[in-house]
Amino acid sequence: MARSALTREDVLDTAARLVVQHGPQHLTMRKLAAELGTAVTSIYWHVGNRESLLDALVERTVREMGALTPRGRTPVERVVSVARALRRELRARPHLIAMVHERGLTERMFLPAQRALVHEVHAAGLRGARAAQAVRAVQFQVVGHVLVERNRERSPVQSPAESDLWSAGRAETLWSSDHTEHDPALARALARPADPERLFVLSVRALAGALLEGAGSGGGSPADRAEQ
Amino acid sequence: MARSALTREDVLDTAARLVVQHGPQHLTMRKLAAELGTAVTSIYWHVGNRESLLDALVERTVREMGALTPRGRTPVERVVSVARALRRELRARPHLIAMVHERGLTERMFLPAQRALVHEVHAAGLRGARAAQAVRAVQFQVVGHVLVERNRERSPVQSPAESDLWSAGRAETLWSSDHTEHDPALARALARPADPERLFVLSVRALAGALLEGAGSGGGSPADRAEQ
DNA sequence: ACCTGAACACCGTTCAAGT
DNA sequence: ACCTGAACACCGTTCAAGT
Repeated sequence: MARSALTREDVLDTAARLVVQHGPQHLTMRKLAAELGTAVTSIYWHVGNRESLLDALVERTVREMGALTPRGRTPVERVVSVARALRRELRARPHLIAMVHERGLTERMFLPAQRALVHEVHAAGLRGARAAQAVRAVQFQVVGHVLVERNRERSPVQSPAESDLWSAGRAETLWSSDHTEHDPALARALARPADPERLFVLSVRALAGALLEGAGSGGGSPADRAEQ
Repeated sequence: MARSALTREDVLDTAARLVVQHGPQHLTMRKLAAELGTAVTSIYWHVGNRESLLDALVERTVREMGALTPRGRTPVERVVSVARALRRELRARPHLIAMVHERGLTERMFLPAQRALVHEVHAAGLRGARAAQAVRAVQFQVVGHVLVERNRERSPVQSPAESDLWSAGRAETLWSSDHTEHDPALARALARPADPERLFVLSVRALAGALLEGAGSGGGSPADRAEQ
């Protein structure tokens, strides 16, 4: 990997690789320099300092978050498809996405998807402030879900785990201290790990359905998708 | 603040105060020792190392996240009230909550609220797996929304800001490259900063309404709260 | 315009030694 | 059982000096 001259792009590429592999906390200027085969201080000439190096990586990630093509017959289904596509993209780059989040740029990264959502909400007959509200609600919903989901995955062995707290033995105590209802099937369901993909689609569909129903035209009747 | 002997509680208290004030990145073992008036190494005797000190603070935060008392006449309204109470609690301790999030313990912190949600979903007539799904959907919704919201607040001046991208001048370009619809009111609404509290309540009510409707008993008819 | 090594002011952590 | 200072192996960053 002989290089004639170090460029800013070289620095960003190598830094991005290290971050994707090991996370930002393991990216040190000295390791990066070693990887690039230069003096530590050369990096400073190209990118300023560590913080603006990370900023540049984030900037790049935001820019690369591609456009989305909605699929499906109804606006609600197309909203769901946008949501799923976005979820997939976000989940492919966990470390970088976390950095985008820390820098408060999640919303900006979301702009292409926002445009797609505007189109669908419009097609469902919503206009003006109500349309904007629906778009934002779905946007918050999707981004939020992905953040919570990531959180769950990084979660260490929880002590006591959710499943323990809701499992047969202790459930009795917890319930009776609180209310008296009994629902072993519910307790079992909450004791199992959630299926995030399924929960995600269910939630987005429910929310989008509720927000888009009763709009002027083009969305089909809410009853069409009430049960399934 | 003369102290006879340094205790683990002293260390945790002071560390918590520093973290709440300035965030975890500014908590160094040396500063903490100076604040406590001891040698750095004494801290190690009491808490092991920096990482387990932070873990202990997180553990404490999770434990202190109190029980919630739902208010409202319908299950949906009581779910909304739980959601609002939780949002308020989470927003009161941003740094600590971020640490809980980083350690994947958000869900555990959410357990008291989860129990309240189970009660309401049950009261609405949902049972078993479907009840569990509804609880989890709302849970993800609330936690996710708070995370996104925090993210937005920490957001630096965005360049280009969302409001620019959706403002009059550029909107034309963006729209026409994409679709041909025109909706100046929508563009204006998206250009304004979101009202998070309002959006939050709207979203939770829509989601809870959709998930709890058509259940066996106790929730009132969905039509009761369809329009308002 | 680009690169370098030396130096500075920090870190977290270990350890042998004290009481 | 608790506390200490010295020392180690790291950091990010600055700066004067090179080409």
